[in-house]
Amino acid sequence: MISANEPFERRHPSQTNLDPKTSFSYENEGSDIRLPVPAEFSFAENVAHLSTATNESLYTLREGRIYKAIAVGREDTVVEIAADGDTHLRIRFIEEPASDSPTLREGVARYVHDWFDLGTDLKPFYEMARQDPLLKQAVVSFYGLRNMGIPDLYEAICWGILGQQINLAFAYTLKRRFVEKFGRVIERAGESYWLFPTAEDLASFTPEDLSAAGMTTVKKCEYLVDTARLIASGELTKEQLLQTGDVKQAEKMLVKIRGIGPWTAHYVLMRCLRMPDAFPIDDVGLHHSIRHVLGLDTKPSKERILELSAGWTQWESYATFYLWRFLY
DNA sequence: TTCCAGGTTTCCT
DNA sequence: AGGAAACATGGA
Repeated sequence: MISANEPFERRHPSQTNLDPKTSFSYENEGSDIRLPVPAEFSFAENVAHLSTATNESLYTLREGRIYKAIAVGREDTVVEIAADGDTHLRIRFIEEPASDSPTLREGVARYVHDWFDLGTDLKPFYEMARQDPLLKQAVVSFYGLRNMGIPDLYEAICWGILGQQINLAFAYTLKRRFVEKFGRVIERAGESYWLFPTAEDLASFTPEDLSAAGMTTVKKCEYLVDTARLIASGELTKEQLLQTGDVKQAEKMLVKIRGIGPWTAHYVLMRCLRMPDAFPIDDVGLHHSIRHVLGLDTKPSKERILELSAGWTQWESYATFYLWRFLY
């Protein structure tokens, strides 16, 4: 009993260079997991962000709590995530009996830690943003919001590719089709919870298979299959991207892949690799946000955005994420 | 019907 | 390296 409640502490060895924010710990309480959150954290703000997704297939919100299927290795589970006071998240396993596998429990804790970006200290960002004309309102309105990410590399790239040059509502429709055709479903208490398909799952399909399943263009289907094969074969990994050392080198690596341009590369580096200076500057949503905040008649030029973002050094991804929140 | 949407590739100088 | 055209489709 004492050992089961002992706080757990370990570090990611491969991320020490790029990611100084690597402290990670959790504790078991009964069959639940308690995950500490930083001071600059609001569960309600993050749920509010999640609730802006229309037709989302990978999580469910009910009464202010989050329900989601999570895969750890070959083990699948479904969890409920709720606030536990102001200092912790509480993760409950939606299954009987609750998991007693230490590997699964740690994997789930790590996933949630990564998903909510709990390792980042937002104090310096808020300090900078308070003086910034574009951000000062956003950081008050959305205080405690984290860059809710996409921990799985294949999922992040797919979402980038699916979302290219189409409206978000349609992008969510495509994602749902993709998930429900190629992903796995877990049933719990009469509800269905979907897991995003793995790169391995997709590597054996052809672009025509995807096209027949209702994905838009054969071109995008080619990109989705090609990327699945690259990741499944180990030719593209998160570790490789992190080891490039900086966002420019990682962007170069990603842009070599057909279907990934500068926007998708930065989107993936921001949402999945958590590079703080990833910056999808060509993003139409970002342009709309800036126009809205400054009350402009037209979208700002790239030069203007570079001027406005000059003070965001090493916080470009958080600045973008906060500005996106104005769109909903 | 037209215009736009959380772009990328290809083909040009 | 930098620019224009083709791509391709649901929503407003």
